[in-house]
Amino acid sequence: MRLATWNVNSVKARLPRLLDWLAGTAPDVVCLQETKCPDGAFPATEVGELGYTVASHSDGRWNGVAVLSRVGLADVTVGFPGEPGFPEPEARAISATCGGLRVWSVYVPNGRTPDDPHYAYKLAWLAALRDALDTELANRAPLAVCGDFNVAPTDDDVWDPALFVNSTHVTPPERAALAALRDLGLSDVVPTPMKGPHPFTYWDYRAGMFHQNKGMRIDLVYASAPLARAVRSAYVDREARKGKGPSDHAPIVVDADLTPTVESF
DNA sequence: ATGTCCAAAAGTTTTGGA
Repeated sequence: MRLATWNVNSVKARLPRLLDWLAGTAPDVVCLQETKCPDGAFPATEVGELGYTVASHSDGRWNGVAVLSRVGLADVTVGFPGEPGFPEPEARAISATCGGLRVWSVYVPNGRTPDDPHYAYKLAWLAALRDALDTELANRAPLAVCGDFNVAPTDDDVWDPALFVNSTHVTPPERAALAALRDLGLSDVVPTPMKGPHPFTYWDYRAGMFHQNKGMRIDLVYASAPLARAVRSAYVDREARKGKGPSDHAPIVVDADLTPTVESF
């Protein structure tokens, strides 16, 4: 099983690159975030030609998440029980069962600044996600929660921690919210960087940040125990951040040998 | 230059969000 997650920053703007990347990387299951396409506008035909079935959740101009699978796509759930809104629930979570793996694609609210109402929304959203996953994990199936969490788990996950004092993405409450997810039994599948010591997944478009490797690790794969035991390797595909017209995020690719672990449960 | 990119409103430019 090859599982991937990628914040594409508009699936429409990224479509040529997405199709090339799917053909070259050949993931079995892909979680996408920030698809930014209106309901019904997901390019399902184009990805379908590469063998993928799509489940997408959209609310128009912003947000938007999707799951692509070529190993089956069943029991699709849009959002989750108790999901907070701003003020209405947004298109930030979708889950599906793909080839025996339960997969969640999540796009956690940004938070903007710690004194902004969006920050309280972010924390409430993460707390509600924790509760929903607690219920879902009770069935002990292999599960992956993939996406843009908009939180850097440690100071090593930002290029210069000193610059992030009083900023979102690194505050203790945000990191505690991630720890609460791990306390459910989810493991952080830390990918290998292709270059440098830090597996950054996001680099701002501005000021040559990618070129200088001034990035952040805010895209995460959280794996339940049966999946974590099956993981063989994981990497950040920084090649996908290069060249003309990239997303500001790079994909994470995880290879797992799921079958024996599934049978052990 | 708070530096870029995206989508949408109303357009050949501005705005909000990240």
